[in-house]
Amino acid sequence: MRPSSVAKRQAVLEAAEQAFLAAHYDSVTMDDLAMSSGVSKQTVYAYFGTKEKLFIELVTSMTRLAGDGVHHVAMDPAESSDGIAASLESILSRQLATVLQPRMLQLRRLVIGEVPRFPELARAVFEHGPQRAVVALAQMLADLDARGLLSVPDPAVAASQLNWLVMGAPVNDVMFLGGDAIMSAQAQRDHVEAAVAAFLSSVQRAADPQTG
Amino acid sequence: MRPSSVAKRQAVLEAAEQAFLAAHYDSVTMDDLAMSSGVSKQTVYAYFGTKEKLFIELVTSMTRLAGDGVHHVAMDPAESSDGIAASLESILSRQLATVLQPRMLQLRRLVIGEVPRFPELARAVFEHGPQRAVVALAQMLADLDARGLLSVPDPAVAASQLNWLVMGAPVNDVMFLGGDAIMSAQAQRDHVEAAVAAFLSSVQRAADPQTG
DNA sequence: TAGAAGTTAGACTGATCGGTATGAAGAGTC
DNA sequence: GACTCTTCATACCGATCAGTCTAACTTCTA
Repeated sequence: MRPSSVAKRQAVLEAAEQAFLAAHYDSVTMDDLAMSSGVSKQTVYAYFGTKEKLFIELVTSMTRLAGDGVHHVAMDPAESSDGIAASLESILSRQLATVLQPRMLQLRRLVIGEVPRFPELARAVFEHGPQRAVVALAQMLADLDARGLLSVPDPAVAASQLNWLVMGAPVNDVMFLGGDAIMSAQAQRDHVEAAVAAFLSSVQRAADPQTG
Repeated sequence: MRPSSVAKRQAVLEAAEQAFLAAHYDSVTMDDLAMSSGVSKQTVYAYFGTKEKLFIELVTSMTRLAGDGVHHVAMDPAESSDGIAASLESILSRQLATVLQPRMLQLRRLVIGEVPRFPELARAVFEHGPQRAVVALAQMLADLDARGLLSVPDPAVAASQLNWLVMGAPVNDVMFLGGDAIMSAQAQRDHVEAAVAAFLSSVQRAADPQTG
């Protein structure tokens, strides 16, 4: 494939991203796409075949990129009990900031809205995105439990709880209210701090001696 | 308005509910609606004017009905500290069951997907639904705090946390995975129990003597 | 420089759909 | 039974849109 062709293909994907994220699948026309990407309609079809295929490729590629950002949330292995709160806050803040990127929020809204039309696509996005983040959290909590720093008998449940303590309100607000409802960076910090504090009180070793 | 007219109008709304909840705004045609409600297209237009108006009326009426169910979550005033967990579980279980009704989940998905097209409608749904439930929780928690049964310095924050501990995972799963992912009644009970337990550990009076 | 591959603009097809128009048939009221 | 309001089926209009076709133009390559 020629370099110029790669560039054109990419231009179409970028135009498609902007167009689809701004509204719905139906509201985007292939003519719009061709025009705004500076490419002929024929070329769009030459690369992507159909509108559906283009949409699926766009969403999966966006998901792949975003999922890579959430990887490796390993905790400092020398972490003391004192620093756990700070470390959790740091990790969760990063995850929250990732999820609250306008692109990611719009992608979420778009995919949710298209669940009836593209159910497998929505499942793929879910597994590569939200679910992956929770699984990573669970692994980290299991590790903290194994090292005796926290009491986390069921890491999967605890991870989901921590995740939703942090993500629930901010994400849901934007889903209904649109991009103007995105939290400021300072509000995100405060929010994560409160969430982590609440979470830690439920997994602290000393506070809950009801073993067995 | 004749009784038969009321019935026809209602039939259109019911057909519209089924059709819109099953997919998207765009995927529903006015001809479909007329046919499946056993009414002529002209009659549909006579009652609702345009497709947009019909959609808005449908969504707002569904929201009004659902919002009324979440009202009055007053707690037993004679509640002892012992029974708080059980009472919270009962209240949250009812809220979760309400939110996890297929109709409500489909409505949520539909409205979220149509945020770019009907932003004010989404805001109205949000304020009458999810937000109202959290406000009611906050009032209840403030009351428990005032009675010295819990330590809830910021009821709004705590209510949001409790709400998302309970609602986050179940609702989000269905948003991405569709109606097949709805929790069983037993799973809902277990889930609420774990969420309430985690929440209570963060608002228990005795456990946290850091006053001032 | 000739041919192949890539790309273009623009017309076109076929289908869908929101909304309107028509003109007649039911159903209630006096 | 005349009059009115409601409802009906059906055809129609205008616009939109995914996808195809054509015929020419450009850009690599040999």
